[in-house]
Amino acid sequence: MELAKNYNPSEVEGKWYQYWIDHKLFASKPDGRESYTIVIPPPNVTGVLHMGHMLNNTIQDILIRKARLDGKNACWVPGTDHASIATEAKVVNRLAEQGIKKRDLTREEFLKHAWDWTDEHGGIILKQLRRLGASCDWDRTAFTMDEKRSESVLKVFVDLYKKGLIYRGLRMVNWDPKAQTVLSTEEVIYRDEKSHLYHLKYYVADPENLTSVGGKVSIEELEKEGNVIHKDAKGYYAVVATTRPETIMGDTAMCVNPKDPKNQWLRGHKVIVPLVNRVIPVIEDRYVDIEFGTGCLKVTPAHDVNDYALGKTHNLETIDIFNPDGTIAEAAGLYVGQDRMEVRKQIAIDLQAAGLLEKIEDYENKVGYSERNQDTAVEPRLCKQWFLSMKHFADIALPPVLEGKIKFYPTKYVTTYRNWLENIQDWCISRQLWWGHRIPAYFVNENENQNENQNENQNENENQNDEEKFVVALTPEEALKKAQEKYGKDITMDMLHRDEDALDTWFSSWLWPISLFDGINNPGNEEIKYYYPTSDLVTGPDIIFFWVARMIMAGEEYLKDVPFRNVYFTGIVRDKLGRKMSKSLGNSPDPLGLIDKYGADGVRMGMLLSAPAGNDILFDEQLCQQGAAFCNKIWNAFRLVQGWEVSDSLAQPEENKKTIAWMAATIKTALVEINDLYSKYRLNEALMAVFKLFTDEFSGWYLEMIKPAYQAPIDAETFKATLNFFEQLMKIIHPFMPFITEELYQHIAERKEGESIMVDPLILDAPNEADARLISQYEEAKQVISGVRAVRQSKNISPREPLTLEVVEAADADQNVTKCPALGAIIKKMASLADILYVQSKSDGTSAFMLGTTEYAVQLGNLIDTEAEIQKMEAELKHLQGFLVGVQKKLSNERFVANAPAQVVELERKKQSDAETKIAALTESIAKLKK
RNA sequence: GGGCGCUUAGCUCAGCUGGUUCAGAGCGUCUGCCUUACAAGCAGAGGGUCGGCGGUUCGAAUCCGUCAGCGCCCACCA
Repeated sequence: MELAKNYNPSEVEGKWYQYWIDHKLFASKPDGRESYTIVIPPPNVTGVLHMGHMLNNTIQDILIRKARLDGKNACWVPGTDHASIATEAKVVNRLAEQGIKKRDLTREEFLKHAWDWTDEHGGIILKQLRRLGASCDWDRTAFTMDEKRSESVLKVFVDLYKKGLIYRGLRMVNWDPKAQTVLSTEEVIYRDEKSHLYHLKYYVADPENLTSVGGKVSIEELEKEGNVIHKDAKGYYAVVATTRPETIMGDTAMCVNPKDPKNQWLRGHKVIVPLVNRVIPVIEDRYVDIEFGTGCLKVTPAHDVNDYALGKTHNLETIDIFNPDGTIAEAAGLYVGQDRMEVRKQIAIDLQAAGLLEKIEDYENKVGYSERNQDTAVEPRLCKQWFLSMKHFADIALPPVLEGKIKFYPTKYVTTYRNWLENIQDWCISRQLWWGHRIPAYFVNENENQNENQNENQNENENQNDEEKFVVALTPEEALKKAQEKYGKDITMDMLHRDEDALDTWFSSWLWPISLFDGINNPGNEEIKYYYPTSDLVTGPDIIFFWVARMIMAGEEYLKDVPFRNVYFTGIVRDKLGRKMSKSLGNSPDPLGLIDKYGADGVRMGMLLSAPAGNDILFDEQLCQQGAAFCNKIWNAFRLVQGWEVSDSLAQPEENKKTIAWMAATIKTALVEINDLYSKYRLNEALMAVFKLFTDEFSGWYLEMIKPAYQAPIDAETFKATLNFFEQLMKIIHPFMPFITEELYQHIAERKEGESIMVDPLILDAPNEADARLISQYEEAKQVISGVRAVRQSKNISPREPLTLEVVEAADADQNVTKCPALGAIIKKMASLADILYVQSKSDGTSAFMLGTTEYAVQLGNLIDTEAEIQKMEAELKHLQGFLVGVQKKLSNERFVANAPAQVVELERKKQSDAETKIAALTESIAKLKK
């Protein structure tokens, strides 16, 4: 069959993917083989493929395909994540476009829209992965909110509540005013932001008493003792520096450090909140930093974590001045209904006008944003939520990683992991969202009129229901039973109301390696026993806390074993200038467009070439081009072999026999190296080794060595061996480039329907000493060939012009490669030599080069430029002499000879004698040329 | 403010517990070839005082200290 001159991926890729699917070659069932399992980091169900996914899934596919070729039962389980907050936000936005507000819908109506959206967009990303060649067991495709996974989540919630590890508590939490839900501490990302430090005047409410404190009689006396007292026409005042002037309506105290000499005069007094005109006490706490600003701190217990703690210690009133959407609440009294960020600007103006603003300084501070919604600042907010207490989980999740039961690649993340676990905070697991797993908790409402929806009254509810009554149960029936046991027989179903909130997305993701094999609902089943622990996890370091750590926790809690053995952390995909890929920069290529352009194999290679293990990858489209070029190279190498006329009657030449032995040794040796690189997850280096094996050793040397003369046939033995090598090489390349390798595998021999390279293991013997000798012999031969070629190049002699090579006989002349008949023939062929002569001293008109201590001279007749030859040799001589001096200096150093290992000293001696030999030869040659 | 990591050819990176002929790879660059598999190719060449300084050692890209620059993570100083 005639093959096209160039490889065309589009004609090949779809065909083989369908073939693999049709023959269920990705499917895995438990059997007697060793299992190799990867669970996919589930992408957002409504997401689309981006470059990060491309990298991540390419790596997973390589590992899975490699395991298959190693004869393991490889299982890659795909699925998607419901991505609670992200998906809900998308649905809310879409509804908003249609003029529908979420609050106008019932929970059921909203969920209907969300499911519609999911059905419409869900799984697109998984379809896209197929283009990449991802060999997932698609029959196992799961969704974090499908029936089995949901059931698992609820069971775990009930179980952990029963164990006392889940509790409900009133805490200062992070509130996202846009999504209107709480977030976990991990979901808040802090950014440096240029802002302002507003210096506000808090007038002393009782100025007449100032001098009475501590028996001091005058302001002067106070100042003498170090007090810094501010006064203007309106009276005495303290200065408070704040970045958030809009929160003054919630101030319930001012705080100074009792040790602060500047502010002694304020102790025991009261001050007036500017604009608000509320009188608040001055409290004292060592927490306040004397050096910061004026040392006076405004205390707003409802809106700052530290202030909340102060409020608790000092029994302060808490005034919540924000509505859930970030607008100012009734309780503030001022600016009601306006957005807090607007108020910040306005209040500065108003304070200024009222003479209450001393100054505004530029200031840089950290502001927290929602990880999912990076344009809205997160607010600290006091509310009642569900928490998972983490101490226990940290205790069980730390040892496996520290003890190496789970290995991280790169290892540096072990430190990150440990630091986090050692300073862990409880995990806020409830979210004020509908899209997600609804919390299986039931509140007992004794008065019917309690509202169903979360709304602005929530704050009041929270403050009231300190003694809320609830039970946790899988079903309403169970809940009723529990409620009756706990709160009395007269409780009825009507009085039970299920918690409106949903669980954090990660509360389902952390079960993923277990729930995929139904290990929660159906403990000890065949699949969980076979596939768990999974082998490798491939993910980004950004979710080490969100996901990796928590999976380890869940694994240890529910299966008393790790969820995976190795974690490979990929880097972030950046553009070639090192910038993060983003829509706004427009530097993120469309993955499918790339595949159209370069083929999946080309793109996979391009991704990997730029991805040193553990580093960020600087993606350059040009590398995909390189990948595509490699495919073309493979394709054409096959075209060459396939086009040969094979002769059964032709005897196999000795040199082919030897070259075949060398190629076999080379492949075996390379495979050892490649396997080693795989085991260290240095996949880009493995690919590079594969690339060089095929391009240099096989195509550049082997094929050229055995290639028959133009239109001459090849002997059957050599042909067969070559096809065999080709097949081996296809298997070695296959994990990286699945499509082209399958295509050629099918061409190499007649295959039965359903046969595939994917499942045809490659197992080779380890290379032995004879292999190593063969390889070094060929290395030497290659150097001779290259040496001759270099001479040609420098003299502008055509590659085909036959030349004669002289080998200057040295002491070990018998060992010279050219004397081996087979290698001699190969060198002649590859270097286009007419003859190889052995001489005692080289003849006139030659250009020489040295390999080791042997001198090779190419006869050039009158093409020789004696002057240039002399110059070249003298340069080398000078270099050698310098080198010799260095070695001699080393050897004459007694301490070196005495202290260095014998081996090393021996080596130096060899260097010395070799250098001396070479110098002698060169000197002689130069002398001869000069004559 | 703590912690971790990085700095080696024009670019991206290897170089393990210090010593295998003055440091390697891929890409890029330069030169020569449309050689009958591939110009998406072949052959050849050039290119680095291993961030600076100091130390340990017979010997340092490799170990220690220090300085500088870059990056990441964590942390409630308003």
